[in-house]
Amino acid sequence: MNVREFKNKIYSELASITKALANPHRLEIIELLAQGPSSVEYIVDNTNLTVANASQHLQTLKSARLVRSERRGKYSYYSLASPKVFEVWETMRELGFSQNAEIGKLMKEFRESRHNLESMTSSQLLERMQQGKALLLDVRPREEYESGHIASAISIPSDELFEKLKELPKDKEIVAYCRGPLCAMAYDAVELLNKHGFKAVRLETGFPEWEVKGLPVEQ
Amino acid sequence: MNVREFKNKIYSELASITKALANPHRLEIIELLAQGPSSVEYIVDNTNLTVANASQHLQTLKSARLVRSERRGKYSYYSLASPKVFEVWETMRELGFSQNAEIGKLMKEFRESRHNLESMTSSQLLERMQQGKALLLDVRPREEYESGHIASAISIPSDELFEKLKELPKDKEIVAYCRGPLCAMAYDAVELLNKHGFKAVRLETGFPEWEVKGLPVEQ
DNA sequence: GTAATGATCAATTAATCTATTGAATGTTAG
DNA sequence: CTAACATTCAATAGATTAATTGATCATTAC
Repeated sequence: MNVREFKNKIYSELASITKALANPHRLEIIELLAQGPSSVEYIVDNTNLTVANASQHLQTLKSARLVRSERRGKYSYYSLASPKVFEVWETMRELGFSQNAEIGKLMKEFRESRHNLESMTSSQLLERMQQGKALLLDVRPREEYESGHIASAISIPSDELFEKLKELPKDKEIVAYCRGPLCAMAYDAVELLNKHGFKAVRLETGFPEWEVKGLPVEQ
Repeated sequence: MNVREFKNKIYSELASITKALANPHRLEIIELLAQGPSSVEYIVDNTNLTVANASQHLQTLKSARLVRSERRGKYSYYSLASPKVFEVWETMRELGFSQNAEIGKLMKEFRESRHNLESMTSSQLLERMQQGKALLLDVRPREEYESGHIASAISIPSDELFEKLKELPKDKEIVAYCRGPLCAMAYDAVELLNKHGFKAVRLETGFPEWEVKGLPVEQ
């Protein structure tokens, strides 16, 4: 095979995969699916999409082999075709964070609107957990917790947190995490907890970032 | 700031970076720039693009902050804005290799058309080099060698190799490398060397992959 | 200064992508 | 069997992207 012809074909194939990623809604879907398999309905509830539009974007991702689907009864469950898909998204996101001034500005504004700048790294958390000094709190929706969470984390979904405050200890440090750096749930949880006299901080990383690093998870 | 609004903005920004990558020619340009800074003319000579079209794609990459340019005299030299850009491309390429059957088929056909299946990994090379058993040969164009190469490699560009065969030793193993897994130059060099009685193998990895791993390089 | 060279710009057309709409399919509950 | 529900499909119009062409700009060589 001619070299030029080979290159044209291979770069086209690779670009077609990249194109499947090159849409804001599809990126958001990828990040949601990194939390675990989801039905179309669940995706619609967690994004700003109509059912038909979400389904269409899912078809696009599927034909690029970035996601797969499995029908169970009335529902189609979509999931990432491979952890590598999340890795690509993570690498891309990091590139955006480091190169794009507008993204930096948006993140800063967002953090500040949450009055909450303190956070903890994965390795700090591992250390604290070993010493039994911290309580790890998963504030994502129950479904996501159930399809995988950081080892020893307990689940109190964001929207149930207020009514369950009394179940939490005041003497232990509470570390809250959610879907990742673009997710607001842990920010809001920490804000609520601090307001009620708990000692809470946000974990810098979300579940998929933790999992892809090979750190301990449970199901 | 409203969470939905924040997400819409941030995913749009991230998608705009991804879009800048989502084109076969721009991927090829990224891979070329990973070898070192290049003028527009050099890019045109090494791809299948017209000057105006290459320049246009470079503007696209530039406004997404994936590349930068620097004018020196008549020439504009473009380079990757950060090693992270190459990392994103590498991660994406690996995803393609693992997920896309068509890419697997193309690679296999290509390797077979080169009658050359033997190759050496980076760690095997490091070991051989330490024992002084191997000669490392950079077969990329001189410019690329000069803007950075694997430590202790010598330069014989692909198109000068035939006339310089007599300068090479017959008793030592020759390890040839080029731009990376999609580049034909090392395949062709190994084929030529073997045909003339040398003991040659291809390094699996190209210069940018070696460099990004933090392995020893020279300039 | 003028020509040559390297690169960019602007305008155009064709191709592709996206959201919307409404209809169609498949599955379950009653 | 029928209604309700979850999802997909198909058609459309508007927006975006890409290659081409020819013109323009910037720098150097003569």
